[in-house]
Amino acid sequence: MAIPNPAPTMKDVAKEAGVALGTVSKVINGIPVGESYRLKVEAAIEKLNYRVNSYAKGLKKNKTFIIAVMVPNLINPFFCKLVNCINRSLSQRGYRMLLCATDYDPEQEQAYVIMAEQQKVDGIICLSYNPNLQVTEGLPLISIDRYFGSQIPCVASDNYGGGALAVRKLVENGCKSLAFLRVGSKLTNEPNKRKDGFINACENLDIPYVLKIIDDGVPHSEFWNFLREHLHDGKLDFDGIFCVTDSLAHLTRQALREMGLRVPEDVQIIGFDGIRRFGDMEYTCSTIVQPVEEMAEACVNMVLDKGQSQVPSLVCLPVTYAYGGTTRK
Amino acid sequence: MAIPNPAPTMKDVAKEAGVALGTVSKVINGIPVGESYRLKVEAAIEKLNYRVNSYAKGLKKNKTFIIAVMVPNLINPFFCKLVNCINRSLSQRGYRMLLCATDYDPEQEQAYVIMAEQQKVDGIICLSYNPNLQVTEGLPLISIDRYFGSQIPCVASDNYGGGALAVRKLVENGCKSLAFLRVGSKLTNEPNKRKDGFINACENLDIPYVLKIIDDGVPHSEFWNFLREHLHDGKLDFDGIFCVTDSLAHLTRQALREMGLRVPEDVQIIGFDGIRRFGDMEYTCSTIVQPVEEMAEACVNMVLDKGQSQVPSLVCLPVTYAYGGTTRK
DNA sequence: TTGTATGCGTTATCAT
DNA sequence: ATGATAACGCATACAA
Repeated sequence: MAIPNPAPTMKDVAKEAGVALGTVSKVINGIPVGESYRLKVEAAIEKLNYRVNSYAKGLKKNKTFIIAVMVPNLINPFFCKLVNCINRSLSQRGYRMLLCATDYDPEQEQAYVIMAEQQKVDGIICLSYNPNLQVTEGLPLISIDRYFGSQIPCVASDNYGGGALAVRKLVENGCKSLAFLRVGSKLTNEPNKRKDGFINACENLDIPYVLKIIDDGVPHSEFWNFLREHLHDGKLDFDGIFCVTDSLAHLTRQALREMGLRVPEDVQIIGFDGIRRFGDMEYTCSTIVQPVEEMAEACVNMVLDKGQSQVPSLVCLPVTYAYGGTTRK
Repeated sequence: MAIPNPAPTMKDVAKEAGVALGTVSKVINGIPVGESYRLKVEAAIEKLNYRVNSYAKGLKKNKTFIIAVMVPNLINPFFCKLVNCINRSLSQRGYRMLLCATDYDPEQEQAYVIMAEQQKVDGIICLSYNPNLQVTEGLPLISIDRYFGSQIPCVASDNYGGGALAVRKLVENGCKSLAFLRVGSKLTNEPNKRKDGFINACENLDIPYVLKIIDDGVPHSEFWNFLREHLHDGKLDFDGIFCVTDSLAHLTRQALREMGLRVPEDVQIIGFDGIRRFGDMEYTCSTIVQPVEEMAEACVNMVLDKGQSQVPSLVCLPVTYAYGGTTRK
């Protein structure tokens, strides 16, 4: 034989079983056929180790059971957890996942969308930093954390509520004065509402606060400078810090430690995301936990439903507080 | 119109451009055609926003540019980093990745292989815990960390050398007596060689050692018991510990801390994997770093090459030592 | 209930 | 160089 292993086709199965092509197709798709026929076909499938060619099927049915999932990378533990949960949800529904890591590059994001269109995936779930992503109408697309407009459903956690919750927890634990620390994209995305929730809660509770926001690319030493400016006689001007992510909280904690300040005795810190050590151990800091599993479920439900039923344009899911050693409780 | 958005086909493009179907195909595939034709076709493609249907193409060419990647989950940071690197390598070569998370379940692993066969992927890269995985011959498969036999190439880091390196580093840092701690699968996989390397180095250097190995499912309190047994008058019988993973090193460090022992002053610890905080910050402990990027490259090269050239049956890549706070240096 | 024929969107082989 | 046409493997409407 010249060709080593020409994968068997339905035609081969039909010949092997001594039945017609259509009959094989029916057996495979669970359409009732005569018992004796079914057995013969099943035996032939087993014998030849036949596998449906999903490309021929996809071509025919215009449905592929594949969803493209786009995230910046699989280094950040939050993205990992998100992808892990999305994968599970898709898997439970018989869907598969085409993974796209964009490295925060708008060009790559756009290229992946085009790829997904060619690939004829059944939908896209994306966490994009490209403010003007072009997508063909008709291809279901769900966005995470970024609102593109009423036509593109967005799933996010309750960032605003989370910001406020952090303030409440810090105040409950005795803080009298707070700081807000943020680093990252200045795109108007959902996570930026963490700041708004923070400010609103501080003002409602009559708590003095200070904000420090640095953009991407600025060195983290900026935070050190900020902290040092607010350090007088070995004491900070504030006794509680809300960091916009857990990783920033981690950096802040290290900086404070080097400055001789104790966490949580002198300063308390609350982060955001709910990252655990090694993915599933203790929280890395006291934190506002994003409901990742629920977010994944929501994305998957919506991307599969889209086109059938009307879907909301923004879904915000509730966050919770978790103790992780950087607060008094 | 009843149908909302019937994606344009090559036929539509041909009609729009006023040329024949074959000409369009040639333009798309970069086969030379007359300049004026090419321009007309390109204009039509642009106008209709035409995208090649990869299913029709895959059906025709029997090649899909998709590789299935199978790992237990995307919670464990090591798996995440691995998938991240594999994705990048594939992407650079114009391939896409179908992600399969198996949750350590042999049945799911087998199901995913069958799925991959149907999907007509061009190959599989898998980190499997199923000792007797069935794969159709002819479908290129590369295994990570687990040797299935000479027919299935396996990529791993130099686990044996890593175990020995850990011993050398501990001894260089003044350790006189060592312990080896392991938890996990008792399958005969590559990572189990870490123990062999450890033992061999200890015997070569004439260092006394003790082993503690617990299997999956046994509660971690077993380690506590082990450590307590070896604690006499506030001192351990050994002053250096090699843990088989960084996460185990983390647990051990916590346990020692609660027992009033200082790391690294009283006991030094070296882990394995090279996990960093939040994916890209400091190492979580002093550790033997796996060359994840090189492993990913090797897998991708081999899975794409397979069938063309002869590939080795086992590739071991060199590990390095990194300081991470749990050793004196 | 079973078999036959047509078409899905491409590529490739052939005349032109 | 360009255009018509036959496959690729499957599902399905239709005929038997």
